[in-house]
Amino acid sequence: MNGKHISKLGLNPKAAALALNVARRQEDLGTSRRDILDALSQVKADPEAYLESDYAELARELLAQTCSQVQRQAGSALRPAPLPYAEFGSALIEPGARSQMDVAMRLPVARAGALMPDAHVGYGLPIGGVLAAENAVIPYGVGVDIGCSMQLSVFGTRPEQLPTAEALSLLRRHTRFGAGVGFERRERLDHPVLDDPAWSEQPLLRHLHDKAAEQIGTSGSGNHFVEFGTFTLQAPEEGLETGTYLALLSHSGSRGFGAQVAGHFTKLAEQRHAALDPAARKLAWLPLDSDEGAAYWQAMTLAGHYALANHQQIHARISRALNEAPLLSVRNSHNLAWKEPLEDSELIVHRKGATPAAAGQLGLIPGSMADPAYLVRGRGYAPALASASHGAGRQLGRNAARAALSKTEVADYLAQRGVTLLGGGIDEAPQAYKRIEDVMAAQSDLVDVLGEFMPKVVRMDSGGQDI
DNA sequence: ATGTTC
Repeated sequence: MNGKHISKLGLNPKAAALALNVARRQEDLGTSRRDILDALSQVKADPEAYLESDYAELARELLAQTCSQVQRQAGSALRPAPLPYAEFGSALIEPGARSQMDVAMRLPVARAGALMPDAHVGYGLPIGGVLAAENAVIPYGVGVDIGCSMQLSVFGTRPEQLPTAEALSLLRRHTRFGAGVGFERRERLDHPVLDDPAWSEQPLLRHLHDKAAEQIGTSGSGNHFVEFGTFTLQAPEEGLETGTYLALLSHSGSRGFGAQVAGHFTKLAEQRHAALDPAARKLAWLPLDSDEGAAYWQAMTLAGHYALANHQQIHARISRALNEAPLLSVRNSHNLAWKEPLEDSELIVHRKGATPAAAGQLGLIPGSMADPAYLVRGRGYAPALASASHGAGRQLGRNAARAALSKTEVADYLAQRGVTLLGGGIDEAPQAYKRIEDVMAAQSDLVDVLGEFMPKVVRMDSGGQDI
């Protein structure tokens, strides 16, 4: 009797090992191979009937496995109806995003949620979705670009002191864009985040360290940008006088590193939740007190720090080239999960395309390549789980935008607003986004607007179609 | 979002 005979029974490794043990014992006692295999099949079919037999050990294990499977299945069952949640700017929110949020609020681990006015359909949790879960972290509740974030630097110079040609040249020389793109070896800058001990604590992170070192200080494709613009304060704020300033605004994330972390743990979560309702497959979670959940949390946290370091380098390069230190620097992550005290316990608050907006917290909400971005201060509005939108939100999908908009229309829009664009596809056209003014009006309980940034010279990835 | 998805 050997493993080959046993493997035909279709047992998992632990049960198969027990089956092999008992089979060998029976063989030694003179039972025929055929009788042993018949007995094993019957034990598998009805373990309860064999709890007092020679096959008891295997029967107990099979029974335990069945129970934990049933338990897992029960633990994965969706609630019959979604928990209630608030949405802001209902007229701006497409039904698909609401349906996705409804599914998220049916998860057994869900405790609270909210939908921001820039909401649109994404994988799993909608973009603009906020979800508080108990002892569970959902990789697709954070999203693919873990730690995607904004940073603003306000300089003491007046905007007209930087001519457009010079701004373009600075962006060309000191920023890099696109999938797979890193800095040339001799141009790379070091950063303490690359020495974080976490890199050596998981094989996946060890493997991704070199890529992260190559790509730090760069921006990706899609909606990532670095832009010079005019920052206006109507009243003194954060140590700055009323007035108009030259400023730099960036939108970037954790690049290939974060994307690979997201992919790895999303797959793992889906495998752990084979019994999950297909409607919620992309919302598969990892228990925070499991090894996998803890590993995701560590990797996610590192990707969040890395993304902020990324912005820091973008701004440091430009700041150095301008020979000017910023008067004010503000940044925030908008794709991440946080541990926050809520409903008398600590919950895992996922913000996927949502700006943290605790009372007093500063944040940045961009409109589009040719619309204003806003410096905001959170109001800690509880029904919104102390969050706000992370931008205007798409009103046209990428394909719809490419089909509906012409290069001329986009060029006209930019010309009217005096915006110069380097790179940027039709799918990122201002007309593909909701009106940021409408989105801001829908979240006046969530944030106060402190200042307005108007883009002037914008760099994005070229994508397939340059305007 | 990412360099091409076991």
